Amino acid sequence: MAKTVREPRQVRSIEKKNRIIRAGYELFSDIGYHNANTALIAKRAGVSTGIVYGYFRDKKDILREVTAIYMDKITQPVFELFSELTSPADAAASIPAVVDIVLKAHKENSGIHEALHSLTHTDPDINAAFIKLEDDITLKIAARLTELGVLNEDANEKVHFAMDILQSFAHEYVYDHHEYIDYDRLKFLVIRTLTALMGIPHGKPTE
Amino acid sequence: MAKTVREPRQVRSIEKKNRIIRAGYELFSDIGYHNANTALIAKRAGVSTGIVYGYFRDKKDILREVTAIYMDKITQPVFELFSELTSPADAAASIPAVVDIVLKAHKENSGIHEALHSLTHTDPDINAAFIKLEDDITLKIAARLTELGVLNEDANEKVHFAMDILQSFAHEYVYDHHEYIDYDRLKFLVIRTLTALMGIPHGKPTE
Amino acid sequence: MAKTVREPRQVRSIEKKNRIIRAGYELFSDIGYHNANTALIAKRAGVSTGIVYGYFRDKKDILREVTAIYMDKITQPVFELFSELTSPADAAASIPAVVDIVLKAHKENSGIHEALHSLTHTDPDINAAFIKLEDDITLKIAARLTELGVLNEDANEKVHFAMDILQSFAHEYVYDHHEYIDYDRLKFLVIRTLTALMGIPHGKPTE
Amino acid sequence: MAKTVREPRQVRSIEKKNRIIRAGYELFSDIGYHNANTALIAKRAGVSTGIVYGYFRDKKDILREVTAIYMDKITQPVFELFSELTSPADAAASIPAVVDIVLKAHKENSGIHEALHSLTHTDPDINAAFIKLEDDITLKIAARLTELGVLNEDANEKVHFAMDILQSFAHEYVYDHHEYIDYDRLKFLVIRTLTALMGIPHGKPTE
DNA sequence: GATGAATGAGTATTCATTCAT
DNA sequence: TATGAATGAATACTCATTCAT
Repeated sequence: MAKTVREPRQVRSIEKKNRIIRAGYELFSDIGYHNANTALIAKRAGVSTGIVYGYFRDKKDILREVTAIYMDKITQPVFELFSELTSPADAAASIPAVVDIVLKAHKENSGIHEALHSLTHTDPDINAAFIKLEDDITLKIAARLTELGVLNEDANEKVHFAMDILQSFAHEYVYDHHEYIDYDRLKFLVIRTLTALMGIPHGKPTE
Repeated sequence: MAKTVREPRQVRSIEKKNRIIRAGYELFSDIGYHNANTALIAKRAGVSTGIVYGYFRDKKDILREVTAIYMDKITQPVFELFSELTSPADAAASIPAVVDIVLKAHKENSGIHEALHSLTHTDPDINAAFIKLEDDITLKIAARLTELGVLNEDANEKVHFAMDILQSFAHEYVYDHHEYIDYDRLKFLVIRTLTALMGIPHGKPTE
Repeated sequence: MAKTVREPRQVRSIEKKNRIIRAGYELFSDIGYHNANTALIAKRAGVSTGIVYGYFRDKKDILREVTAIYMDKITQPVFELFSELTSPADAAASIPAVVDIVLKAHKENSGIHEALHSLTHTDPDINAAFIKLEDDITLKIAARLTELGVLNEDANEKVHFAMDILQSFAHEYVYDHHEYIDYDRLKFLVIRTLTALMGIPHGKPTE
Repeated sequence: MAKTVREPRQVRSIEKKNRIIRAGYELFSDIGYHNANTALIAKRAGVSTGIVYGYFRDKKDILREVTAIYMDKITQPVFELFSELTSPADAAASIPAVVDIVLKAHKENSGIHEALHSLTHTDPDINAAFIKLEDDITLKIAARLTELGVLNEDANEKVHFAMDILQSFAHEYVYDHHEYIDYDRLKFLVIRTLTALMGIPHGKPTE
């Protein structure tokens, strides 16, 4: 007898499933995946512990859905901004805005980001989700910037690299705090670097 | 009634303590800290479970020593390279070598790196160790490059940023694999960017 | 994240909680608190080890409830008898009955008494419970006997002393067995002494 | 191969064995039998953990010797006092002194007394030792008082009862502290009661 | 005799998952 | 569908005792 997980069609059921996902999101954010036990999730969602297994195969299944939501929250604002660009000049001018958007997204989702990121090593699913996230962002934006004529060579590599830089900076900005760093200066360097990156021509470093 | 942990002085004892650390290192690398239980560590080290607590206060204590070793493995080769530089030209020319060194260190310690990094969120000690690691690297290298006349302004910010870029790239290179990325091209971009970063003058991006 | 302990409202749950308490009572009686492990308690109660922690915070919590029950078993019959007294003559005549009641209570609860008593030294909670037990008995009975006009001076001291004597005798009677002692004679001495004690006037021994 | 426990004949060995016993005595007094582990005992005695098992079969064996010493400390002063009595008047007058001696012995050995007493339930050996202690005291003193003409009937019962009363009072005095008790008054009652006890004639309480 | 490192059985507690109602 | 009581496997740590040196 294969275990059956209800696919809720009733409105009330869908609402209940969402409550569980939201509870998971909040708890994972606050105390991390391992410290958030299913009883706690059910309680916060206002449902019984048993019914959780009516909507989700197991605890990891909740994590999967939470991850999907997180991924959306992160990508949407960036995609939105890029879809509004209409010229190469626009693109160049928008870099500071992109930096701010990414920074904001990190600040608002720092808890869940950390929780998910820390599972990357032990959980192949989560790892795959993060890789897919990067794929989506990179390919979409690279295509858009190529379309706009901003990039013509190494577009994927440049966008991917830019994304790495931004993530790294955002992480630094939100979590770590080194006293000897002037974060405004660092932000300036990031913007300069990203700007330059978009214009680096093809060639070997020794050239 | 303070718990006493043997500080091994005998050669055989030191050897045994090291076996336990090595077993911890390997297990944490392979399956992560949480999945590696003390019985497993003892078994892999070829000792009894009891004696583990003769050398370590608790499981976390093993982690601490493993972390220390990891930190050393990561920093030593970089410090070595920088201590050998004698001129600004040297420094510029050494960037590809630095990239290779960091890449190599990541490749060789990928498992433990991930295991430790994933504890950063939940474990303040490990988090502090990572922050300290970054502090050490940044300040030492920034001082060295200032001394050599390579950098004169925003030295800490530039070096810290460069370090972030390198880590990010190494991580990408070792763990993720995006089919659409040409990693040689990406490496070229990284080197170019680092080279440029060392020469960015003070100023605002809007200037 | 306060640990939650079910407060059972369902009849079946209450019954189950009581089964666990009873199992604890019996096991502590038979083999003492330290030798009675939670698995054994669960097994004797016919439940899983896990559910024990659904009803009790920890092992000590079971002990607490067992102690409370023991205290009740000991005090109730004594209080009952004293509440039925109506005259000083009644009180004097009831002394043999009191002795028999205390003896009976000790016989029936000898195991748990010893188990609990042996924890008095190392466990402040249990110690406090025993002290409170003595307080309750002494103060209530002293008040009653004063009210009846049996005692008018040093009431607390006399009652407390009487209680000590009775406990001591009951202990002797139940646990120890010295061949050279005629326990009927000893019982006679105890009764005589208690009777006299109730009539000792104020004064110094040298008077 | 029967396990061999060395019976030390050398002066140095005897001295070492005594150091272990003393260490056990102190530790059992301070933190109780169960909290005093063999490593701690060896450390305090200034010997290795291994050699402890050269002189004692097991941990309980140390306890046995510690108990013997305790028994001596308790009985000696009482025996001494009684051996000095020469007349019935002497005996009557000495009651306050006996009370003080017992009180003093309890005060000075309260730690070990509690530690040993709490083992009475779970450890038959200790229990037997306590019973034997009572036997010795009762029989010796009863014989002496009969010899002196102080007691002629129910001597064993009377002395045993007196001993119980004294122990009970000493325990009360040293460990418990009830605010509502005037301990000087209680002491007076004890002395009065003991004095009376020595003179109670044979008979039934109903007579 | 003496050392102290090594052994390994023993135990309270948690929590994802199931199931009787 | 829903409940929440029940399950039981899993795990860090202690300590009396042994044994190689």
